[in-house]
Amino acid sequence: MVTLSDVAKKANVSKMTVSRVINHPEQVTDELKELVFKAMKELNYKPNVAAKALANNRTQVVKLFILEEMDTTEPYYMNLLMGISKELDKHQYSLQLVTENSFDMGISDGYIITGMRDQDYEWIGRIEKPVVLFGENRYGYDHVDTNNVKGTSLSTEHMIKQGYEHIHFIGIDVNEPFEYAREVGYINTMQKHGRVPIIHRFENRSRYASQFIAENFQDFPKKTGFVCSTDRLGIGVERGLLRKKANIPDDYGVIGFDGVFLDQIAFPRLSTVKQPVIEMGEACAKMLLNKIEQKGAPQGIRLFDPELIIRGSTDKESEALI
Amino acid sequence: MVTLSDVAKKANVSKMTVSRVINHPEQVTDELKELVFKAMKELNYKPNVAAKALANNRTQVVKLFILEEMDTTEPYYMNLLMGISKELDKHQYSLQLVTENSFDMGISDGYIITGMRDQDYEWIGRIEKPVVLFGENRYGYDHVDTNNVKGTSLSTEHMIKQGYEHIHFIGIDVNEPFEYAREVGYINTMQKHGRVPIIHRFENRSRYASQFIAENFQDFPKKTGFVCSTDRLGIGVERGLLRKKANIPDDYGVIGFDGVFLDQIAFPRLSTVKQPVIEMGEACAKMLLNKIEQKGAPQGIRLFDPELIIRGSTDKESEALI
DNA sequence: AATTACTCTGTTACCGATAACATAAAGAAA
DNA sequence: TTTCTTTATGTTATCGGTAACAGAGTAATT
Repeated sequence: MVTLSDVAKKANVSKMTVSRVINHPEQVTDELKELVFKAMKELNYKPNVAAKALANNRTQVVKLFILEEMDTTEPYYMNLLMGISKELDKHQYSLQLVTENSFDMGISDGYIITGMRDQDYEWIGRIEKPVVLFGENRYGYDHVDTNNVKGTSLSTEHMIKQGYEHIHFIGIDVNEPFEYAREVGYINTMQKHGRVPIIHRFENRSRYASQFIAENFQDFPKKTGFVCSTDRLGIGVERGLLRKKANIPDDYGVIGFDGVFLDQIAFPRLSTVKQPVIEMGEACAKMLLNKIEQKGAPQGIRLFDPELIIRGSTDKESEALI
Repeated sequence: MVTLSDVAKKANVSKMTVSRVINHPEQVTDELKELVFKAMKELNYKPNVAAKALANNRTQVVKLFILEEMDTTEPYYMNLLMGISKELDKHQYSLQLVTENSFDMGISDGYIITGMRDQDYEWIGRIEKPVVLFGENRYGYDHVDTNNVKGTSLSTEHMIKQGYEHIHFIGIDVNEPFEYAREVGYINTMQKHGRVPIIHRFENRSRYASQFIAENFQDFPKKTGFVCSTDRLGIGVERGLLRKKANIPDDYGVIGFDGVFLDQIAFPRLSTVKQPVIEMGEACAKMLLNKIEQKGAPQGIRLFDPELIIRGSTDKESEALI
């Protein structure tokens, strides 16, 4: 295995100089840097992460807490993971996944936490290591999220533009900021257009939405659109409509939220507000690594703009294209 | 931070003795072990992973390669990850995720590889570190998989028992051992019952299966069942049938394979052959850690029995229960 | 009783990096 | 020119463990 010393020997400098080239390049003259880089390349030097960690009193490990039940855990998180992992790899960090089953604070340089509920804030506040949340929160923690208000504004505007006369919101029955934000986006847009918002809320399962639509179908005249808080609910609404042999998208429109995997499975293919989950994962990791670097300095909030994806559940043309 | 030395001091022994208690307890007398354990507990000693890794010339990192396109990457993998991660945590290992986007062999103590295709065997053969595959393979690598033959045997038997007279197989159009195994389970069971197997194959997307069913609906008399190679195809078949206003499960039955997430989204809820993916992930990790421990000694094959889950797509009673 | 073998515990050196300090060389100020 | 800074590089000690060797004590063998 190639070590710092090997590189040092080859470049005719001391270990320390090589170390400096890596960590504090500004302290080394350009000539030496040149030499060292050349030696590193020729020997294909890869730093020893364990040694680095030991010397720096670090672990080079980040823990990801997913505080949601497994069967609710949508493919969503897979994308998040890929994003986080991609960024961590770049900085020679690795990952430990923590779920409710295997709950162990363990040891790491920092934490990314997602799916947090109110009751979790208590213990999270006691963590001494840097923490970054994935998802909005009202406690002032650094976090990364989608611009949820903008998301449902986009989808509501789209429904209006598509000519749906009555537009209902199908939301999730939880007390979480992201849900409120999505409702706000809908309500504001409705009011802007002088329309009356109507909100229904269910557990985030397609079945409930489907049932609701089927059972109350008589209350939904033609030209009704449904803005949903998740794709999962969106699929349920589609199914409820199909059960009643409704015509999508001509008479009824459905748009979801998330744009991860489920929208592909739906039929008709679901229009949705797509979150850039992979990039958001990367941003989470970056934010956390910065925070570690800066000894816990606050990093603020990073909101990502979602993207409107138009498909057959709201637009006839789009479905024809497939 | 509590170190070995702290424990040693408290227990009035040398560092080495403490280290031995952890790694080679058989070399230490019971009295001393007692003392050391007590000291460790009192001080709440947590070993320093980096130091351990450095001394052992290890990384305490395992890499997971997912060699499949992201948009095919089903929630499936999330479960696999949880399983792997759970087991790794126990042994103070952490994880690095590698995908086609961020392809870097990097440094680790071993590799878990999934979604491998024929073209990958070449470079995988050149890896010097221990490797364990997730999923059957014909190259003799150690691996963990579901008993696929048994899975489709179960589902085919179930279809027969439910009284479907014609039973078709909807498979994936790939040259992979797992697909063959699933087809074999179906074919054998059909022959055992003196029936003629019929197999159709598509890319693993619900749309294709749906289209096929809708377009060839006239060829499927009542009392036809569809044994599918994945839940994704199963959902497609259901949708095709519903499009034709067919009656599920009375006239037509559908059963999938995998039992991860998608079966919940389907309507009617999809009967399926459930793989114990989380446990399989744990098994993968265990196998790899053993292999690392044993300097690469072969570990063989570990097959998991899948479980038949009966729901509304093949059984009226089950749907009523929800 | 003396020699040998065996068990158990401690000492030393080292894994590969980095921070802190020391020193040499170059430039600025007197 | 001499002295004081400043800058660039090297030396030493250290992070927290573990393997290999050393040594003390006990048991077995003659």
